Amino acid sequence: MLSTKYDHLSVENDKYENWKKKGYFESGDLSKKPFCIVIPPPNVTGKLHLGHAYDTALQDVIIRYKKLKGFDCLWLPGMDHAAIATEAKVVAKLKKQGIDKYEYGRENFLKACWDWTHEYSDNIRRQWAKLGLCLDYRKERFTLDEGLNKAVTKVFVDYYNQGLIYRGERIINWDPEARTALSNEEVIYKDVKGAFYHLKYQLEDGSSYLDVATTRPETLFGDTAVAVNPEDSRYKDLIGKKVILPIVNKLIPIIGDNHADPTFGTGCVKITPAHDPNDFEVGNRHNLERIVVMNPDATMNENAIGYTGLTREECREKLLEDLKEQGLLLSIEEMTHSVGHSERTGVMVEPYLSKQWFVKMDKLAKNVLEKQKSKDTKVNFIPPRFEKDLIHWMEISYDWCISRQLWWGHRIPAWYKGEEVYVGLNPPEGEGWIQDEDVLDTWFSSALWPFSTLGWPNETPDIKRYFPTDCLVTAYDIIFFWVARMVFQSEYINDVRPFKECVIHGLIRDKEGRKMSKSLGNGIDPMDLIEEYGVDSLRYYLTTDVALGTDLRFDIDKVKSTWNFLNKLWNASRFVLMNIESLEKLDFTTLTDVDKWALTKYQTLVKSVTKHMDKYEFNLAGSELYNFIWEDFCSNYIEYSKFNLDNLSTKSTLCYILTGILKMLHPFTPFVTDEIYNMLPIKDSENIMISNYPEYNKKLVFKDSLDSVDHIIDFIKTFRNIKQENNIGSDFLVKYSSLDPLIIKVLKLDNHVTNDDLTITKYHITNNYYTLDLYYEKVITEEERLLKEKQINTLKANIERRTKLLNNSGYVNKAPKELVESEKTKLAEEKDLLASLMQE
RNA sequence: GGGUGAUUAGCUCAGUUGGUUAGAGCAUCUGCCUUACAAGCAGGGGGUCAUAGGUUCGAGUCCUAUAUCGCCCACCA
Repeated sequence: MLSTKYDHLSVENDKYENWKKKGYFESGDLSKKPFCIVIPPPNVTGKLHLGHAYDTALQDVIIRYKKLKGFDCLWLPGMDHAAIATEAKVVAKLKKQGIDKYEYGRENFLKACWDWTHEYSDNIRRQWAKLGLCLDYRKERFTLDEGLNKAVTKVFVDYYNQGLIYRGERIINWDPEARTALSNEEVIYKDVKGAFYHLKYQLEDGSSYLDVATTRPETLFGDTAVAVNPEDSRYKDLIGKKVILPIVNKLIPIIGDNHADPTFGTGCVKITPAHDPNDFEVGNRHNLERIVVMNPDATMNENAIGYTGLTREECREKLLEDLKEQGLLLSIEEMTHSVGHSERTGVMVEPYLSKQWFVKMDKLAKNVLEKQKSKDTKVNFIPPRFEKDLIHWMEISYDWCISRQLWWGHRIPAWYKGEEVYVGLNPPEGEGWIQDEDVLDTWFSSALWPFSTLGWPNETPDIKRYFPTDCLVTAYDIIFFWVARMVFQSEYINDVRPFKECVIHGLIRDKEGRKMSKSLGNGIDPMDLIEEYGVDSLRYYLTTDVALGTDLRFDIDKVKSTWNFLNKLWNASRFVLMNIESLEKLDFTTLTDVDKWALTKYQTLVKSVTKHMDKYEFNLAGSELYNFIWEDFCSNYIEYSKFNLDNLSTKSTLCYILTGILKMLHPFTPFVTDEIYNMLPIKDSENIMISNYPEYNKKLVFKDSLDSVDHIIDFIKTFRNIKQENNIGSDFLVKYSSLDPLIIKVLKLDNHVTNDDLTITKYHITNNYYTLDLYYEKVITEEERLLKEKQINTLKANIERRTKLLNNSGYVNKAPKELVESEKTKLAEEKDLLASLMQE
């Protein structure tokens, strides 16, 4: 016999291993329609957090639902080498051991990265198992495995040959900590306190000076001009003259360029082409020299004469002192401005001139915009509003800097000999070629994920069968990073979208709405929650709490209440199982009205839940299941079935509905539903995972019974309400002429029946279908009198409102007939009730 | 500056194409150990759906403004 409490630990024990062993996770049944999701590969940098649990739980719900719906599902697992993120972790780890990355050497370092990867990927797989994910492990991939490396290299070489990848000297975002270039997406802008330093740039002839304001005085060593707006009357005449660059004491020209905004600051801008993207453009227009003044670690280089070797911060400090001393620092204006920081290392990025590889985005982006115009070629976002993010990114797309000065990653397949460049799948013939030291942005390989994992560039059976994939699930914050790139890569390379649908969910925040982060210390380990409340509770809560696309404020109380729900399911199942032990087959020949009522409600539920599941409306599916199970099934049907437990059809109904409920809940709560399903006397398969999703069955819909039992329930509720409101205990008498036997049984009226006409306090209880007189000895208190008055007033107001509504010809003519009819019925009921209340 | 989302009960959120008197969980109040479940049962209280207009027989839902909060993008010499 089942224990009286739901014990998630024992329920979840061993099930995952069993599913896996039985091969339930495996794809490849060619008799079914294929359905494929590739997992967003987690970084091998650490353990999975609540966001991963959310993201993967959603996918598992989809996959399990599709499996039950008869699809051949491939959910492809894998992980991301996460170039910069992992490298940073390994560097830090080695540093702790007193090892310097550069001294350690490339080969040793890569070995350390692989060791790290193996350790962390094992850990991630254990967590996937805890979460109960139906991953087809036979297909697992890693973004840095041999096959994916081949795919990456091929794309790079093809793009190079087609002119879509080029190498050039540009201003890029430089991370001085990791000493690598970054893409724009890897830069996070934060407001920081800073200052406008007004510097005195003396005119060559000493006649006057320009007040040049800058937030970055330390870059002045790289200044090669001062720009003013050509329309700016204040400075117009100075264009072409020269100023003396402070400290450096060299002459630089005053140029006219629209980049200088006359309304901003003093209207004079120092131009540092090697350390600012705008200045770089200005420099191009005016043919200015580009002087790099920093080393890769953001210390000042030999061009910063007198300051060489200082960090940029130290340099600024010393420089300002020196400027002040020479009277060249006019003023300091405090302000906050937004400064780019590295997403990974957190340090300020340095706009830095260097030679990098870029993907030319123009053509690729246009291709996507074109494909998004048609329903059959576009990626359909759910919710649809997120399509705008994709479109926007494509419209503003700038060339993508893909080279990284790291070791952990796909090495760029380019070789150099002097000025010669060779790009190819294999190293070039001949002596003296040196391969590019750099690796590719990690997103370059993950952009190929939906097809590289299926075997591309080979025409594998998996590619043919599962690509394009059906659905991709991820959070909105990575649309730019990843979704956009998968889309343009696939649509260019394969001429087809990588996935038909893109399901976007929100981020998990703490109860106060703050992002969960290490620095705030408000993170929650999903494994702890699983231990305490069970993974089913966690999954159900995460996947049904909010509508897709909105952020989820994590609330532990809701996990607890989900546990209560599962405990309820557990006990309802206990009750059903106890009573259907002997059941051999389902028999619906002797259904009672209540059975019919339950079956009808259930059919409606199946229809509705299926609709919601198909539209990814898990929150709606979840709440409908919750309400049906708790209210209709437990509170009503089970209670009423207790009077008919010897009826075979009642047993059958209990069994039938419980089975259906389990199946519909299974995608959300796989473990507990598996446990209960196993104990059913009648099953359609050896395991719930591989059974069939409930289908709407017209033959088990009984509209008449639905209404008649609703009236019974309604009456019971009214009776209880009156009884409780009037504080009536067990000491009361009733008189009635015809009541449904069920009402008598449920309300236990048998012992209270009287045949006399009593004169004590009386309630005439009716809902227009059933009527009874309730007698009880009681003095009406003031409180109760007020209550009755309130009741009468409410009724009167309702009658007035309804009468008005029904006198409104616009309403009567235009509103649906059913609605109008029901209004009329309600009105009649209310009038009766009012009359009886007034009579007392 | 451009875009976008939110604003509904004390808290966290639902609310499908406009259609009875706006729902749930938690919290709160009252009464119950009724043999599936006290982590439960039964019943109650609590909302002028941010504000102002408009469309409509009818608006939480559609339209137009406004306010507050959030996010994304761009700019920030």
